[in-house]
Amino acid sequence: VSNLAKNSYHHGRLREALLAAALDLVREQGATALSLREVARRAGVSHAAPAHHFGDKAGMLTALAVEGFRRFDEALRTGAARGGSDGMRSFAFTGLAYVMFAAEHRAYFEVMFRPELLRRDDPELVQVSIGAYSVLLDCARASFPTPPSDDELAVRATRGWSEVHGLATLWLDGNLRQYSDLSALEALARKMLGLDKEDG
Amino acid sequence: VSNLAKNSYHHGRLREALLAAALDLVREQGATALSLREVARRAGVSHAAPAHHFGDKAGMLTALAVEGFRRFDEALRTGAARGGSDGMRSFAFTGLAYVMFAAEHRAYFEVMFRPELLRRDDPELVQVSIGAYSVLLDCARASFPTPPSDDELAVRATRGWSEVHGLATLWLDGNLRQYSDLSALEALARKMLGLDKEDG
DNA sequence: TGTACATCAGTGAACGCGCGTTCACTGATGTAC
DNA sequence: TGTACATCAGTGAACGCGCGTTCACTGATGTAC
Repeated sequence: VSNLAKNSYHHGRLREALLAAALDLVREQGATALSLREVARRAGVSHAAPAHHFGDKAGMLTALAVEGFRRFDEALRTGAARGGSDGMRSFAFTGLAYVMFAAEHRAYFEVMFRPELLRRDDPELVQVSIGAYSVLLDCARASFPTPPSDDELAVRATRGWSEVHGLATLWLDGNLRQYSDLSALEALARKMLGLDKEDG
Repeated sequence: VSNLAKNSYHHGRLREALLAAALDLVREQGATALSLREVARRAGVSHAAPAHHFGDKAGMLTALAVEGFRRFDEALRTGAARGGSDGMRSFAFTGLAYVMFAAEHRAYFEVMFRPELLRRDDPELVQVSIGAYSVLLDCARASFPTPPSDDELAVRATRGWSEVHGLATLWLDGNLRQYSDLSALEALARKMLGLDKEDG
Protein backbone atom coordinates (compact mmCIF):
# COMPACT_ATOMS: atom_id res chain seq x y z
CA VAL A 1 0.00 0.00 0.00
CA SER A 2 2.44 2.56 1.28
CA ASN A 3 4.64 3.45 -1.66
CA LEU A 4 2.52 2.26 -4.54
CA ALA A 5 -0.45 4.26 -3.34
CA LYS A 6 1.49 7.47 -2.95
CA ASN A 7 0.88 8.89 -6.39
CA SER A 8 -2.56 7.53 -6.89
CA TYR A 9 -5.88 9.05 -6.09
CA HIS A 10 -5.99 7.44 -2.67
CA HIS A 11 -3.24 8.50 -0.35
CA GLY A 12 -3.19 5.34 1.73
CA ARG A 13 -1.74 6.93 4.83
CA LEU A 14 -3.48 10.25 4.80
CA ARG A 15 -4.59 10.17 8.39
CA GLU A 16 -1.03 9.80 9.65
CA ALA A 17 0.21 12.39 7.18
CA LEU A 18 -2.39 14.89 8.32
CA LEU A 19 -1.53 14.32 11.97
CA ALA A 20 2.16 14.82 11.26
CA ALA A 21 1.43 18.07 9.44
CA ALA A 22 -0.86 19.19 12.24
CA LEU A 23 1.84 18.49 14.80
CA ASP A 24 4.30 20.64 12.89
CA LEU A 25 1.80 23.42 12.63
CA VAL A 26 1.00 23.38 16.34
CA ARG A 27 4.70 23.46 17.11
CA GLU A 28 5.21 26.48 14.89
CA GLN A 29 2.08 28.48 15.54
CA GLY A 30 0.31 27.08 18.56
CA ALA A 31 -2.82 25.00 18.91
CA THR A 32 -5.32 27.81 18.46
CA ALA A 33 -3.74 28.80 15.15
CA LEU A 34 -4.31 25.38 13.66
CA SER A 35 -6.26 25.55 10.43
CA LEU A 36 -7.58 22.55 8.57
CA ARG A 37 -6.78 24.15 5.24
CA GLU A 38 -3.16 24.71 6.15
CA VAL A 39 -2.83 21.15 7.37
CA ALA A 40 -4.27 19.88 4.10
CA ARG A 41 -1.93 22.12 2.14
CA ARG A 42 1.08 20.75 3.96
CA ALA A 43 -0.05 17.20 3.43
CA GLY A 44 -0.41 17.96 -0.28
CA VAL A 45 -4.08 17.17 -0.36
CA SER A 46 -7.34 18.97 -1.05
CA HIS A 47 -8.55 21.32 1.64
CA ALA A 48 -11.70 19.35 2.27
CA ALA A 49 -9.89 16.09 2.95
CA PRO A 50 -9.24 16.57 6.69
CA ALA A 51 -12.95 16.68 7.38
CA HIS A 52 -13.23 13.10 6.16
CA HIS A 53 -10.91 11.89 8.87
CA PHE A 54 -11.47 14.21 11.79
CA GLY A 55 -14.72 16.07 11.27
CA ASP A 56 -13.39 19.37 12.52
CA LYS A 57 -10.54 21.07 14.29
CA ALA A 58 -11.44 19.68 17.70
CA GLY A 59 -11.46 16.18 16.25
CA MET A 60 -8.03 16.63 14.78
CA LEU A 61 -6.60 18.08 17.99
CA THR A 62 -8.17 15.26 19.97
CA ALA A 63 -6.46 12.68 17.79
CA LEU A 64 -3.20 14.53 18.37
CA ALA A 65 -3.77 14.63 22.12
CA VAL A 66 -4.50 10.92 22.25
CA GLU A 67 -1.26 10.13 20.48
CA GLY A 68 0.52 12.57 22.78
CA PHE A 69 -0.83 10.94 25.92
CA ARG A 70 0.29 7.53 24.71
CA ARG A 71 3.85 8.71 24.32
CA PHE A 72 3.69 10.71 27.53
CA ASP A 73 2.49 7.71 29.48
CA GLU A 74 5.43 5.71 28.22
CA ALA A 75 7.90 8.50 29.03
CA LEU A 76 6.57 8.81 32.58
CA ARG A 77 6.75 5.07 33.19
CA THR A 78 10.30 4.96 31.91
CA GLY A 79 11.12 7.86 34.24
CA ALA A 80 9.52 6.18 37.22
CA ALA A 81 11.50 3.02 36.57
CA ARG A 82 14.75 4.98 36.82
CA GLY A 83 14.08 5.56 40.48
CA GLY A 84 14.18 1.84 41.23
CA SER A 85 12.48 0.83 44.42
CA ASP A 86 13.04 4.16 46.14
CA GLY A 87 9.62 5.83 46.09
CA MET A 88 10.88 9.37 46.56
CA ARG A 89 13.48 9.07 43.82
CA SER A 90 10.99 7.44 41.55
CA PHE A 91 8.60 10.35 42.05
CA ALA A 92 11.39 12.81 41.29
CA PHE A 93 12.46 11.01 38.14
CA THR A 94 8.88 10.93 36.96
CA GLY A 95 8.83 14.69 37.38
CA LEU A 96 12.02 15.03 35.40
CA ALA A 97 10.54 12.90 32.64
CA TYR A 98 7.46 15.14 32.66
CA VAL A 99 9.50 18.28 32.15
CA MET A 100 11.68 16.81 29.45
CA PHE A 101 8.73 15.37 27.58
CA ALA A 102 7.08 18.79 27.55
CA ALA A 103 10.23 20.44 26.27
CA GLU A 104 10.97 17.84 23.63
CA HIS A 105 7.40 17.42 22.42
CA ARG A 106 5.96 20.86 22.95
CA ALA A 107 3.22 20.43 20.37
CA TYR A 108 1.83 17.29 21.97
CA PHE A 109 2.16 18.84 25.40
CA GLU A 110 0.29 21.97 24.48
CA VAL A 111 -2.62 20.11 22.98
CA MET A 112 -2.87 17.56 25.79
CA PHE A 113 -3.40 20.14 28.49
CA ARG A 114 -5.86 22.40 26.73
CA PRO A 115 -9.03 20.37 27.15
CA GLU A 116 -11.25 23.23 26.05
CA LEU A 117 -9.87 22.75 22.54
CA LEU A 118 -10.62 19.03 22.55
CA ARG A 119 -13.56 16.68 22.54
CA ARG A 120 -13.47 16.16 26.25
CA ASP A 121 -15.65 13.07 26.18
CA ASP A 122 -13.85 11.22 23.41
CA PRO A 123 -13.55 7.71 24.84
CA GLU A 124 -9.96 7.21 23.71
CA LEU A 125 -8.95 10.54 25.17
CA VAL A 126 -10.63 9.83 28.48
CA GLN A 127 -8.97 6.45 28.75
CA VAL A 128 -5.49 7.57 27.88
CA SER A 129 -5.51 10.70 30.03
CA ILE A 130 -6.73 8.73 33.03
CA GLY A 131 -3.88 6.34 32.38
CA ALA A 132 -1.28 9.06 32.48
CA TYR A 133 -2.79 10.57 35.60
CA SER A 134 -2.69 7.23 37.35
CA VAL A 135 1.06 7.02 36.79
CA LEU A 136 1.44 10.30 38.62
CA LEU A 137 -0.85 9.18 41.41
CA ASP A 138 0.89 5.84 41.85
CA CYS A 139 4.27 7.52 42.04
CA ALA A 140 3.03 10.03 44.57
CA ARG A 141 1.57 7.24 46.69
CA ALA A 142 4.80 5.27 46.59
CA SER A 143 6.72 8.32 47.75
CA PHE A 144 5.14 8.09 51.21
CA PRO A 145 6.89 5.90 53.78
CA THR A 146 3.51 4.74 55.05
CA PRO A 147 0.15 4.78 53.23
CA PRO A 148 -1.16 8.36 53.11
CA SER A 149 -4.73 9.56 53.53
CA ASP A 150 -6.61 10.49 50.37
CA ASP A 151 -6.12 14.14 51.17
CA GLU A 152 -2.39 13.84 51.81
CA LEU A 153 -2.02 11.95 48.58
CA ALA A 154 -4.03 14.47 46.57
CA VAL A 155 -2.04 17.38 47.94
CA ARG A 156 1.33 15.81 47.28
CA ALA A 157 0.36 14.62 43.82
CA THR A 158 -1.02 18.01 42.88
CA ARG A 159 1.97 19.82 44.28
CA GLY A 160 4.37 17.61 42.39
CA TRP A 161 2.31 17.99 39.25
CA SER A 162 2.12 21.76 39.65
CA GLU A 163 5.85 22.04 40.15
CA VAL A 164 6.82 20.23 36.98
CA HIS A 165 3.92 21.55 34.95
CA GLY A 166 4.76 25.07 36.00
CA LEU A 167 8.41 24.70 35.15
CA ALA A 168 7.56 23.24 31.75
CA THR A 169 4.99 25.92 31.01
CA LEU A 170 7.19 28.81 32.07
CA TRP A 171 10.02 27.47 29.96
CA LEU A 172 7.89 26.78 26.89
CA ASP A 173 6.24 30.20 27.02
CA GLY A 174 9.63 31.91 27.07
CA ASN A 175 9.58 33.12 30.65
CA LEU A 176 12.84 31.45 31.67
CA ARG A 177 15.14 32.82 29.05
CA GLN A 178 18.20 32.40 31.25
CA TYR A 179 17.81 28.66 30.76
CA SER A 180 18.09 28.76 27.04
CA ASP A 181 18.39 25.17 25.93
CA LEU A 182 17.31 21.68 26.86
CA SER A 183 20.39 20.86 28.89
CA ALA A 184 20.08 24.04 30.98
CA LEU A 185 16.46 23.17 31.62
CA GLU A 186 17.35 19.63 32.60
CA ALA A 187 20.02 20.82 35.03
CA LEU A 188 17.54 23.21 36.62
CA ALA A 189 14.85 20.55 36.85
CA ARG A 190 17.26 18.12 38.50
CA LYS A 191 18.20 20.68 41.14
CA MET A 192 14.59 21.54 41.78
CA LEU A 193 13.72 17.88 42.16
CA GLY A 194 16.73 17.02 44.32
CA LEU A 195 18.43 14.88 41.69
CA ASP A 196 22.14 15.41 41.37
CA LYS A 197 23.67 15.50 37.93
CA GLU A 198 25.62 12.29 38.34
CA ASP A 199 22.51 10.72 39.79
CA GLY A 200 20.40 8.16 37.91
CA VAL B 1 -14.41 65.77 29.70
CA SER B 2 -15.79 62.40 30.76
CA ASN B 3 -19.56 62.59 30.40
CA LEU B 4 -19.89 65.57 28.14
CA ALA B 5 -17.58 64.04 25.61
CA LYS B 6 -19.39 60.72 25.53
CA ASN B 7 -21.79 61.49 22.74
CA SER B 8 -19.54 63.71 20.75
CA TYR B 9 -17.18 62.85 18.00
CA HIS B 10 -14.28 62.44 20.38
CA HIS B 11 -14.70 59.72 22.91
CA GLY B 12 -12.47 61.20 25.57
CA ARG B 13 -11.60 57.94 27.27
CA LEU B 14 -11.32 55.66 24.30
CA ARG B 15 -8.00 54.16 25.29
CA GLU B 16 -9.36 52.94 28.61
CA ALA B 17 -12.58 51.78 26.98
CA LEU B 18 -10.67 49.78 24.40
CA LEU B 19 -8.51 48.16 27.05
CA ALA B 20 -11.56 47.19 29.07
CA ALA B 21 -13.18 45.63 26.02
CA ALA B 22 -9.96 43.83 25.16
CA LEU B 23 -9.74 42.43 28.67
CA ASP B 24 -13.26 41.04 28.40
CA LEU B 25 -12.48 39.50 25.06
CA VAL B 26 -9.30 37.83 26.30
CA ARG B 27 -11.19 36.44 29.26
CA GLU B 28 -13.87 35.00 27.00
CA GLN B 29 -11.84 33.78 24.05
CA GLY B 30 -8.18 33.81 24.98
CA ALA B 31 -5.37 36.10 23.98
CA THR B 32 -4.71 34.63 20.56
CA ALA B 33 -8.35 35.11 19.57
CA LEU B 34 -8.20 38.85 20.21
CA SER B 35 -9.26 40.85 17.17
CA LEU B 36 -8.98 44.59 16.88
CA ARG B 37 -12.26 44.78 15.02
CA GLU B 38 -14.14 42.97 17.75
CA VAL B 39 -12.60 45.19 20.41
CA ALA B 40 -13.67 48.27 18.45
CA ARG B 41 -17.15 46.84 18.04
CA ARG B 42 -17.51 46.31 21.77
CA ALA B 43 -16.26 49.78 22.52
CA GLY B 44 -18.84 51.12 20.07
CA VAL B 45 -16.31 52.74 17.84
CA SER B 46 -15.11 52.41 14.27
CA HIS B 47 -12.97 49.41 13.49
CA ALA B 48 -9.95 51.49 12.56
CA ALA B 49 -9.87 53.37 15.85
CA PRO B 50 -7.75 50.90 17.87
CA ALA B 51 -4.84 51.35 15.49
CA HIS B 52 -4.64 55.00 16.55
CA HIS B 53 -3.95 54.03 20.13
CA PHE B 54 -2.06 50.77 19.95
CA GLY B 55 -0.76 50.31 16.45
CA ASP B 56 -1.55 46.61 16.28
CA LYS B 57 -2.59 43.60 18.29
CA ALA B 58 0.78 43.22 20.01
CA GLY B 59 0.62 46.85 21.10
CA MET B 60 -2.80 46.38 22.60
CA LEU B 61 -1.82 43.19 24.41
CA THR B 62 1.32 44.88 25.69
CA ALA B 63 -0.72 47.69 27.18
CA LEU B 64 -2.91 45.07 28.83
CA ALA B 65 0.11 43.21 30.17
CA VAL B 66 1.60 46.39 31.63
CA GLU B 67 -1.59 47.14 33.50
CA GLY B 68 -1.74 43.51 34.62
CA PHE B 69 1.79 43.56 36.00
CA ARG B 70 1.02 46.71 37.97
CA ARG B 71 -1.91 45.08 39.71
CA PHE B 72 0.01 41.83 40.09
CA ASP B 73 2.93 43.57 41.73
CA GLU B 74 0.61 45.14 44.23
CA ALA B 75 -1.14 41.84 44.95
CA LEU B 76 2.17 40.08 45.55
CA ARG B 77 3.40 42.80 47.89
CA THR B 78 0.19 42.64 49.85
CA GLY B 79 0.58 38.88 50.06
CA ALA B 80 4.18 39.12 51.21
CA ALA B 81 3.18 41.55 53.95
CA ARG B 82 0.72 39.02 55.35
CA GLY B 83 3.63 36.81 56.34
CA GLY B 84 5.03 39.46 58.67
CA SER B 85 8.68 39.05 59.51
CA ASP B 86 8.68 35.29 59.02
CA GLY B 87 10.49 34.80 55.73
CA MET B 88 9.11 31.34 55.02
CA ARG B 89 5.55 32.36 55.74
CA SER B 90 5.97 35.48 53.69
CA PHE B 91 7.17 33.40 50.74
CA ALA B 92 4.19 31.10 51.10
CA PHE B 93 1.68 33.95 51.26
CA THR B 94 3.22 35.50 48.20
CA GLY B 95 2.63 32.21 46.45
CA LEU B 96 -0.96 32.16 47.59
CA ALA B 97 -1.42 35.68 46.30
CA TYR B 98 0.08 34.60 42.97
CA VAL B 99 -2.41 31.78 42.54
CA MET B 100 -5.40 33.85 43.56
CA PHE B 101 -4.43 36.72 41.31
CA ALA B 102 -4.22 34.34 38.38
CA ALA B 103 -7.60 32.86 39.13
CA GLU B 104 -9.32 36.18 39.73
CA HIS B 105 -7.72 38.03 36.82
CA ARG B 106 -7.25 35.28 34.29
CA ALA B 107 -7.17 37.62 31.32
CA TYR B 108 -4.34 39.73 32.71
CA PHE B 109 -2.51 36.62 33.80
CA GLU B 110 -2.71 34.97 30.42
CA VAL B 111 -1.40 37.99 28.60
CA MET B 112 1.40 38.70 31.08
CA PHE B 113 3.03 35.33 30.67
CA ARG B 114 2.84 34.97 26.91
CA PRO B 115 5.72 37.21 25.92
CA GLU B 116 5.71 35.96 22.34
CA LEU B 117 2.42 37.82 21.88
CA LEU B 118 3.86 41.05 23.26
CA ARG B 119 6.34 43.71 22.37
CA ARG B 120 9.06 42.21 24.48
CA ASP B 121 11.21 45.31 24.48
CA ASP B 122 8.52 47.82 25.37
CA PRO B 123 10.20 49.90 28.08
CA GLU B 124 7.16 50.02 30.35
CA LEU B 125 6.68 46.28 30.05
CA VAL B 126 10.33 45.57 30.82
CA GLN B 127 10.28 47.80 33.86
CA VAL B 128 7.10 46.47 35.35
CA SER B 129 7.85 42.80 34.75
CA ILE B 130 11.27 43.18 36.33
CA GLY B 131 9.55 44.78 39.28
CA ALA B 132 7.20 41.85 39.78
CA TYR B 133 10.04 39.39 39.43
CA SER B 134 12.05 41.19 42.06
CA VAL B 135 9.24 40.75 44.58
CA LEU B 136 9.48 37.02 44.04
CA LEU B 137 13.24 37.06 44.33
CA ASP B 138 13.25 39.15 47.50
CA CYS B 139 10.73 36.84 49.11
CA ALA B 140 12.72 33.78 48.15
CA ARG B 141 15.88 35.33 49.57
CA ALA B 142 14.18 36.21 52.82
CA SER B 143 12.96 32.64 53.18
CA PHE B 144 16.53 31.43 53.85
CA PRO B 145 17.74 31.47 57.45
CA THR B 146 21.18 32.58 56.25
CA PRO B 147 22.09 34.31 52.97
CA PRO B 148 21.96 31.77 50.14
CA SER B 149 24.31 31.44 47.20
CA ASP B 150 23.09 32.75 43.86
CA ASP B 151 22.43 29.25 42.71
CA GLU B 152 20.51 28.25 45.82
CA LEU B 153 18.43 31.38 45.51
CA ALA B 154 17.71 30.84 41.82
CA VAL B 155 16.64 27.25 42.41
CA ARG B 156 14.34 28.06 45.30
CA ALA B 157 12.82 31.05 43.55
CA THR B 158 12.21 29.09 40.37
CA ARG B 159 10.80 26.13 42.25
CA GLY B 160 8.41 28.34 44.17
CA TRP B 161 7.45 30.15 41.02
CA SER B 162 6.91 26.90 39.13
CA GLU B 163 4.75 25.50 41.87
CA VAL B 164 2.30 28.37 41.97
CA HIS B 165 2.44 29.05 38.25
CA GLY B 166 1.76 25.40 37.55
CA LEU B 167 -1.15 25.25 39.93
CA ALA B 168 -2.64 28.40 38.44
CA THR B 169 -2.15 27.21 34.88
CA LEU B 170 -3.54 23.76 35.47
CA TRP B 171 -6.58 25.23 37.14
CA LEU B 172 -7.18 27.90 34.52
CA ASP B 173 -6.85 25.44 31.65
CA GLY B 174 -9.46 23.18 33.19
CA ASN B 175 -7.20 20.36 34.27
CA LEU B 176 -8.21 20.38 37.92
CA ARG B 177 -11.93 20.04 37.58
CA GLN B 178 -12.27 18.50 41.04
CA TYR B 179 -11.44 21.93 42.45
CA SER B 180 -14.30 23.68 40.80
CA ASP B 181 -14.39 27.14 42.34
CA LEU B 182 -12.17 29.79 43.82
CA SER B 183 -12.54 28.66 47.41
CA ALA B 184 -11.65 25.05 46.56
CA LEU B 185 -8.60 26.33 44.75
CA GLU B 186 -7.60 28.52 47.67
CA ALA B 187 -7.93 25.63 50.11
CA LEU B 188 -5.76 23.46 47.90
CA ALA B 189 -3.16 26.18 47.46
CA ARG B 190 -2.97 26.72 51.21
CA LYS B 191 -2.35 23.05 51.83
CA MET B 192 0.29 22.91 49.13
CA LEU B 193 2.02 25.93 50.59
CA GLY B 194 1.80 24.79 54.18
CA LEU B 195 -0.66 27.48 55.24
CA ASP B 196 -3.48 26.27 57.44
CA LYS B 197 -6.94 27.56 56.82
CA GLU B 198 -7.15 29.52 60.06
CA ASP B 199 -3.69 30.85 59.34
CA GLY B 200 -3.03 34.38 58.21
C1' DT C 1 -11.42 -15.57 -14.06
C1' DG C 2 -14.59 -11.95 -15.06
C1' DT C 3 -18.23 -8.67 -14.30
C1' DA C 4 -21.35 -5.67 -11.61
C1' DC C 5 -21.96 -2.90 -7.96
C1' DA C 6 -21.44 -0.74 -3.38
C1' DT C 7 -18.41 1.71 -0.65
C1' DC C 8 -15.29 4.89 0.51
C1' DA C 9 -11.38 8.40 0.03
C1' DG C 10 -10.42 12.45 -1.83
C1' DT C 11 -11.66 16.58 -5.25
C1' DG C 12 -12.57 21.25 -6.45
C1' DA C 13 -15.73 24.96 -7.09
C1' DA C 14 -18.60 27.89 -4.55
C1' DC C 15 -20.52 30.36 -0.52
C1' DG C 16 -20.36 33.74 3.05
C1' DC C 17 -17.58 35.57 6.90
C1' DG C 18 -14.32 38.18 9.74
C1' DC C 19 -10.00 39.76 9.63
C1' DG C 20 -5.94 43.54 9.24
C1' DT C 21 -4.55 47.38 6.71
C1' DT C 22 -4.81 51.50 3.96
C1' DC C 23 -6.37 56.08 3.02
C1' DA C 24 -8.71 60.19 2.08
C1' DC C 25 -11.90 62.26 5.04
C1' DT C 26 -14.28 64.92 8.90
C1' DG C 27 -15.14 66.90 13.15
C1' DA C 28 -13.47 68.72 17.64
C1' DT C 29 -9.83 70.80 20.31
C1' DG C 30 -6.12 73.70 21.41
C1' DT C 31 -2.93 77.38 20.42
C1' DA C 32 -1.05 81.72 18.27
C1' DC C 33 -1.86 86.15 17.47
C1' DT D 1 -12.78 88.68 22.55
C1' DG D 2 -12.29 86.91 17.98
C1' DT D 3 -10.19 84.63 14.12
C1' DA D 4 -7.05 81.49 11.69
C1' DC D 5 -4.78 77.43 11.64
C1' DA D 6 -2.45 73.19 13.15
C1' DT D 7 -3.18 69.05 15.42
C1' DC D 8 -5.26 65.11 16.59
C1' DA D 9 -9.06 61.53 17.31
C1' DG D 10 -12.04 58.95 15.04
C1' DT D 11 -14.65 57.60 10.39
C1' DG D 12 -16.08 54.60 6.74
C1' DA D 13 -15.33 52.64 2.29
C1' DA D 14 -12.36 49.62 -0.01
C1' DC D 15 -8.83 46.01 -0.71
C1' DG D 16 -7.26 41.33 -0.61
C1' DC D 17 -6.79 37.18 2.28
C1' DG D 18 -7.56 32.77 4.64
C1' DC D 19 -10.89 30.45 6.84
C1' DG D 20 -14.78 26.58 7.61
C1' DT D 21 -18.42 24.39 5.38
C1' DT D 22 -21.21 22.46 1.75
C1' DC D 23 -21.99 19.54 -2.15
C1' DA D 24 -22.13 17.20 -6.38
C1' DC D 25 -18.39 14.80 -8.28
C1' DT D 26 -14.71 11.21 -9.48
C1' DG D 27 -11.59 7.66 -9.06
C1' DA D 28 -9.92 3.45 -6.64
C1' DT D 29 -10.91 -0.53 -3.85
C1' DG D 30 -13.28 -4.44 -2.21
C1' DT D 31 -16.96 -7.79 -2.37
C1' DA D 32 -20.74 -10.72 -4.38
C1' DC D 33 -21.79 -13.78 -7.67
